[in-house]
Amino acid sequence: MAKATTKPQYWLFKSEPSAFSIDHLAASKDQTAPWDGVRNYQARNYLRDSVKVGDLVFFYHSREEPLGIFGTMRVVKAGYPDSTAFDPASKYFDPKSKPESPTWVMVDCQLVTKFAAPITRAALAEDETTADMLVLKRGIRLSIQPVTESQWKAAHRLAGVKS
DNA sequence: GCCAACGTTGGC
DNA sequence: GCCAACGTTGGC
Repeated sequence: MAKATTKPQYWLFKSEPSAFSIDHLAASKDQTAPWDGVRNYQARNYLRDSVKVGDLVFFYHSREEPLGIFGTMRVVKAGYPDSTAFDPASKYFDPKSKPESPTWVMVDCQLVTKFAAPITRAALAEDETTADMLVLKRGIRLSIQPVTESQWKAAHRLAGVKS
């Protein structure tokens, strides 16, 4: 395994908390879990090509109030085949994806911090820097999004947490 | 729960 | 290769 030599990149991963929340991650063994079920090609390409071990990730809850960033994770395993695509019992089953030529990719993430209070969508929208985040843009459904360093730091200021 | 916006599928 | 129809996402 190559050691990460470049500085970490920043990301935001979206999840519906009823499916997988930050508390699910916190309750996982070693507070680590695969980020599976991504079924969008652009998001898949990020997971496959760009998300590296050591990268830092905001955990965003979508669909259910309160909407916002609930904490941070670190990538501990880079892209590898998403096994849920091979499992007919999984809701993420995709018969087009074969083990010998996987279509879908997942990474493993470990919880770093669960914020005392989430950084709400409303708070992100009010800050000059975080207002530009992709997650706030109308119609952007991408579940794996790049975040800039300045957005990462500004969001932490909103959370009252050191980045 | 609604529905606009989006991504994918499939007929042609 | 176009594009209408469809299913899904996700804020509201």
